[in-house]
Amino acid sequence: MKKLGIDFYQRKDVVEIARELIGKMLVTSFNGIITSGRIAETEAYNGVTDKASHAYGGRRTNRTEVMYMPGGAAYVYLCYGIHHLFNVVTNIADEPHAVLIRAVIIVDGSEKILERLGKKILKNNLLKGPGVVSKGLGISTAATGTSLLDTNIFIYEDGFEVASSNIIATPRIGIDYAEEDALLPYRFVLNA
DNA sequence: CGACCGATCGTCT
DNA sequence: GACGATCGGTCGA
Repeated sequence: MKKLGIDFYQRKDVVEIARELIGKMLVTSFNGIITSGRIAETEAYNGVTDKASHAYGGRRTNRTEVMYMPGGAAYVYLCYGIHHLFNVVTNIADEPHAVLIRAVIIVDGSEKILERLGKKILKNNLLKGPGVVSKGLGISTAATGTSLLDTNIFIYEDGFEVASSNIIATPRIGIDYAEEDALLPYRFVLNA
């Protein structure tokens, strides 16, 4: 087990990072309660030139400020007034790249995850959908800006190998407003 | 099944 | 004052 370090997050190619995050382990540890899952779906948001990104055109607001931090921070924001979406900030400071985690396969703490979701049985042992991933792992907007090099939220690799043929690239979800950028194959799905 | 719709509120204009 | 990087329930076939 090897926690991903600053050298992983601060690279320039956010699309490559999004692809490499498939198969890695995402862990949260709040109040001694550990939950984790293997990342099964990601989306890359490619900085100021990406019309789908909150930081498109260099937009800089209170909400998006975290995206301009050095790679290795968590960017969590509220969507539709209900859902807390968890992103990994990448690249160096002032290059606002991020990877949205859209699905994980539950590994540790399934009982706690079910409790957070208010459910008894979880289909496919999968947290599918970015809002549900955050809810199940206990991540909220309060965690935005948290360092992934710390112990509350982090990502590690455990030697689980994913053949590149088992990673499918597709356009991103829910970003029709992004015009031509809506078609970019920046979404990666683990072939189950 | 798939299509549709309502919930709900912080953020930006 | 409008609108989401969504979700889950309901309705009809």
